[in-house]
Amino acid sequence: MTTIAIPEATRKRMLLLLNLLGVWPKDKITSVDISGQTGWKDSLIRHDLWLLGYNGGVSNGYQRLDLQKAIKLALGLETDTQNCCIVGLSRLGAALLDQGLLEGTSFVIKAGFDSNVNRVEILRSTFPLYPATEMNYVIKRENIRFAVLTVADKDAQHMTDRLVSAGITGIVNMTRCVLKVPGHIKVENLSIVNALQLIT
Amino acid sequence: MTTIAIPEATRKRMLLLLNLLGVWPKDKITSVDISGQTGWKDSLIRHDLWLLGYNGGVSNGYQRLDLQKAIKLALGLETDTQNCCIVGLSRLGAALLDQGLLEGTSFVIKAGFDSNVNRVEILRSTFPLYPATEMNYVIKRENIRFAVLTVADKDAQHMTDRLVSAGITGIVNMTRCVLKVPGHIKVENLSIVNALQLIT
DNA sequence: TTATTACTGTTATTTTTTTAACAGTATTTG
DNA sequence: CAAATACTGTTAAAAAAATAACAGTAATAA
Repeated sequence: MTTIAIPEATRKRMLLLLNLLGVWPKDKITSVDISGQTGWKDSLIRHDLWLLGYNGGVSNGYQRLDLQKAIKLALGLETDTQNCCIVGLSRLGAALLDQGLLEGTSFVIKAGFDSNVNRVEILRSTFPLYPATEMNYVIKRENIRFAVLTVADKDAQHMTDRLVSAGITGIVNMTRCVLKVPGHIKVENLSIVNALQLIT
Repeated sequence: MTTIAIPEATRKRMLLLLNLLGVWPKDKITSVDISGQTGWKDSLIRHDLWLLGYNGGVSNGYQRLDLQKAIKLALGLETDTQNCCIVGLSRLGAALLDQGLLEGTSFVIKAGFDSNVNRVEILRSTFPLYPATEMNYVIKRENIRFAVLTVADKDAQHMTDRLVSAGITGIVNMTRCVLKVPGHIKVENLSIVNALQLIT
C-alpha cells in the first residue's frame, strides 16, 4: 500500500475527533455516532479513517481506546513535550499564563514576552517572562518551536518577523492581521473578531 | 447576471483582506500585492473578487477605499451593532472583558455569564455580568445573537444547549470540545490547543 | 498616434474535498 | 446452521475550491 499524505481537512477533523473520543462514555463508537456528535457525514469519517490507514473497525464499529491510539499514531502526535511561548502579555495574552489551558497536552509554555518591561516585571506566572528584546536569545536557548501571538495589531507583523528569524516553526495568530511568513512556517488564525464575522 | 452564493472559503479570505486593506499604506493595491502579503495566489484573489461581483479594478489594480467598501457591501457586513455575550468568565473569558478587542467592529458585548456567582460579583467590566441561571432571560431581553464560549470543557455542551435554546444563532467556541448544535447554528472553533496541534 | 506595459475579469482546467454507493464481514438471531 | 443485522472499507461520482491561461482594457511611453 502506498502511503497517502493526510490532507489538512482530515487532520483537523481527526484532532477534534480525538477530543470527542476522550469524553465518549462507551467503549464502542460508530461512524454514525460520530456523525451525530459532530455533524460530519458518516461516510466522511470512514473515509478519513481510511486515509489514516486504519481498519480496526470492520463490521462492528470502533473501539474507543484502539481508535484513539491509532489516530495519534497516524497523525504522528508527539508524546514528548513541545515548547511554546506567548508573545504579548496584555489582557488576552496574560490570560494564557493560566497553565490549565494546556493541561493534558504535550505543549509546555516556556516563556512569555512583551515589549512593555513593566508588564514583564509585574505579572505572575509559572514560567519566566522576558522583555521582547530577549526573544531571539531565549527562544534558541529554550528550544522553543511554537508561539502564540497576542500582541496589538500594529506590532503583529514586526513580532512575527522576529519570531521567524529566531527559528520558530509555527504561530497561533490571535490578532486579526494577516501574517506574512515564509512558506515553511505554519500559521493558524484564531482571531475572535474574524470568527464573529464568520458566524454572522 | 445571476448572483452566485459566496463560498465560505472566499468569505473567510475576504474578511482577512479587509483587515489587510485597513492597514495598507498606499491608495492602490493589486492582486499581486495582496498575494505577496497573504501567500494566496493572485488568480485566486481575482477569482474571489469576481465571485463578489466586483470589477472596479480593470487594468489598473484596485483602489483601496473602493475595494474595502465593495467587499463590505458584498459580504453584507452589518453596519449596525450586533450583540454578543461571553459565557465563562474564568481567566480566558475574563480577558475578553477588555472592550478594546472588539473596537472598530460592529460587535458589542452586552453581557457576561458564569455559573460561579462569586466571579460575577467580583469581576469589573464595562457591561453587566450575570449568573448563568439568568442566561435565557438576559439573552432574549438584550437581543443577543452571538456568544463566545470560554467555559471549562466539561460544561461546554451543556452551556451550548442553553445558548441554543435561548435563541443564539452563532457560537465562537474557544474550548476544545466539538459542540453538537442544530444545523442552523454556526460554530467557529478557536481552541488554542487544537491550533497548536495543527501547526505541529 | 501607435506600441508597450501593467493590470484585471472571466472561462477553462486541475486539484482537493465531500458524498454516495455498495460489496464484504463479524455478530446476533431464529 | 442459515438468515438477518449492523457495521466498515473502498471505490466511484459529485461538489467545491484553487490554479492557470489569456483576451481585453486603461494608462503610459515612444
